[in-house]
Amino acid sequence: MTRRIQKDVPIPLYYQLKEILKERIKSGDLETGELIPSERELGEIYEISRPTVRQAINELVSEGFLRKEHGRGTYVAKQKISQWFLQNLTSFSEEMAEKGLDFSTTVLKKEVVGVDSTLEEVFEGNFEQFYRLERLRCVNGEPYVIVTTYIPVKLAEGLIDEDLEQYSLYKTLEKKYQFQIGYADRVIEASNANKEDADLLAVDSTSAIQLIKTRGYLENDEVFEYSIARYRGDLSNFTVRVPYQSNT
Amino acid sequence: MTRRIQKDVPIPLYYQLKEILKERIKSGDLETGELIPSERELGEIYEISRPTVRQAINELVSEGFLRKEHGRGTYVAKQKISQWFLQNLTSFSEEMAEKGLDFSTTVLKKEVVGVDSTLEEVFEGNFEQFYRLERLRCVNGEPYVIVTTYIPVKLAEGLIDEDLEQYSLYKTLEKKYQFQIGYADRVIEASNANKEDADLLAVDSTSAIQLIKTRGYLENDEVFEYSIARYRGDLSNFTVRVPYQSNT
DNA sequence: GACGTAATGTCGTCATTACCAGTTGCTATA
DNA sequence: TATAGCAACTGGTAATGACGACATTACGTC
Repeated sequence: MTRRIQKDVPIPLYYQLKEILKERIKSGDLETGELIPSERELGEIYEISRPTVRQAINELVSEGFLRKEHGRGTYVAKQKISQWFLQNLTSFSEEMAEKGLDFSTTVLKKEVVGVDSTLEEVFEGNFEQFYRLERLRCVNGEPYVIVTTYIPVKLAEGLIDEDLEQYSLYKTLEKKYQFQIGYADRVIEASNANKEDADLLAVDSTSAIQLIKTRGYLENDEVFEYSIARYRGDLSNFTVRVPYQSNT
Repeated sequence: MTRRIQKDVPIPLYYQLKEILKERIKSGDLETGELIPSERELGEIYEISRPTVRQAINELVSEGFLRKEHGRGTYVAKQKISQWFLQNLTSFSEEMAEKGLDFSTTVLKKEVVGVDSTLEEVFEGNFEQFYRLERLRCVNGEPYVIVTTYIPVKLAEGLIDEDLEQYSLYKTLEKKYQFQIGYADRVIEASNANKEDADLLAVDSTSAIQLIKTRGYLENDEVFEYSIARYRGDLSNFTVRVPYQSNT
């Protein structure tokens, strides 16, 4: 019954254990709040050493699957509430596909623009010309979000000719342009819609809009993207889990 | 010059190294983007073993201070942009104090209420009565956010008599009521103000409001708090850093 | 000069061993 | 009976040793 850990494949042992434990949690074999076997026991069961077990467990703890209590043991943590892209930087398409929702993307505008003061600041004056994409995304047929994206022409020459209605922007940058995407900083604001956005989103012109400004960074900390997304306030909500940091 | 690691104090070696490295980063001794000494070198310098160095470094990486590149070395990561409470669950007072801003809290209402369907769902039907606190918080004299907080009476008998204008709610729960606060789940929404809130926040009645609903959990995963905060959309913004997770 | 290769340095993985530090429950003692 | 204290768990910290995988550089060959 217990899946074995294979030592003759090039997959790290701690990683195999992680996957096994995640599987056991998802399948309900290990229930929420339940005490899991001790580190030493897991080592015996799967025939690996304790440090290896600890690496697997520590990562699962930091990912929110487990919770440790010194002297008592390790428990299966309460399942995270469905996490929006505030926790994981995945593309819109993946997010929606995972939720099993119908979605579509319409490219409203594709153009090349010069710098302005915002772009100057965001890209630290490194680039002169930018692709500016404006896209409307719908979920289940309803307008959901408008995204304006700026990407330096120098970094992705020809991007403007790609089919961005069928293929995800991030996936395209990763696969076709060999971008090594690292992380993103997001600023979240609430504001009122302007007239054009209100029309496109099919809401009243006084409606609240969830603004999310994203700076996308490569693995080497270089900014490669700046985008401004306007979500319908009445359709969107974002969740985030925050650890408590008591300062002594 | 280099601070030594003390082996005769009950502070873990890896933790001492973490503090030293953080200090060196903050002081500018180690600059952004700079390659830091290799794990083996650090081990020699501070006379500790490589696994200990690795523990310190790995935690700093997960906290965003460092960035590792396999085969190349470890770099000082670009400094995080000022992080709002979306990353660290600190209290409002601490957040503001750290920014050096003047702030004040006014308790608008203190009462005991029974369950309703929302509280039933949030607290899983575990409690009958709740303290309901309504507080207005101002920054630099300007209204900034209104917070409605629900806490089960059973968990903090007498809380209603505490001075919550001078002392932080979280700090009070921690120190006086021995709460072991674990983490929080936050849901972020944009909406329009209602009349009372608009008046209190001194904004137009059509203005956008940043809604943040928080469920506070103890270390053992029990919900101890539910709050709804309404921030002025024009004054508040929240930032969050998101790692990229490419799925193969 | 261009290219492949080897050397060397980096982080990544893993095992083994040892001891420390909280928690819990049993037991011997008062 | 009540309780202090002693195991016997748990996870936490630390050292040592070994090898693998990846990146860079220098060098030798073509």
